[in-house]
Amino acid sequence: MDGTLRALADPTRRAILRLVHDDELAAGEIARHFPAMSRPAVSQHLRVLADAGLVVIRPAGNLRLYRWRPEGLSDVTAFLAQMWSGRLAALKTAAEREEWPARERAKLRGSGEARD
Amino acid sequence: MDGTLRALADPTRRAILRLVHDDELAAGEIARHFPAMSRPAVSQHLRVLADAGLVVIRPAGNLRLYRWRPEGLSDVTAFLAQMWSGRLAALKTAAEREEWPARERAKLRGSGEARD
DNA sequence: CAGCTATGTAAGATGTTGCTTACGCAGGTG
DNA sequence: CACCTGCGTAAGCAACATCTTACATAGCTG
Repeated sequence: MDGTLRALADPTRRAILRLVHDDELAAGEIARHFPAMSRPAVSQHLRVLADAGLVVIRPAGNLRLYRWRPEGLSDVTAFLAQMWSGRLAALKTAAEREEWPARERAKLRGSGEARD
Repeated sequence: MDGTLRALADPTRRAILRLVHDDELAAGEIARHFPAMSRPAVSQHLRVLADAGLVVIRPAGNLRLYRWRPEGLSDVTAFLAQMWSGRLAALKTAAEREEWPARERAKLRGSGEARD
């Protein structure tokens, strides 16, 4: 859980994750997508992703092929689901008990214009 | 996006987020749930959460009440959705073109026992 | 207004991250 | 076997994150 979110917190690692999302790529080929940084740096990012279970490694001859591992995201997905589901429950209870003043509920609804 | 995941990467901040998930709590009351660390430390965590848009602050007299802000998670949710949706698309294309050897597809399915 | 409470901010110590260069090693190729 | 290619690891360094203690500030309360 902790390692997963820490791994995802880095933009380079998210970019790598998108790269190996559809295709299975060799480490060097992945590194070639990041000309701004050295190849060992990318290798270290790949290690973090592998430790977090977000990618799988398949050795193929001289190469090491990386592919996205969907189950690696399961705990983050679970965390989000827990957040959202609990949220609905809280809204329901609050509405039933009418614990909040009306203007508070209105403000809460109003702030949810983006995605609620 | 970046700030959100960085904010979520810390276990203390996730705990805070769960605390203010249902109730609206004052900073001091939140800090009281973390006897192992000082009150300013919690205050700084609250700042990170607020900067990431994951909580909203409502000043009430002498207090500062914190509440979870659901929309703050929207970009993370979008990231996950993009991952999963693209994943389904990739599976579909691969299955149609039969690009992978059968044992590869079996291995992929087999590793998804946790949550797929 | 004096003083108390609740809270944020500043400064600094310490651990952690993310890079670099240099090196080691496995695996294919002549 | 000698050698090249592809990759990971080690060591070192600069930047950043996370604590601490000390201090500043806003708002009640008598």
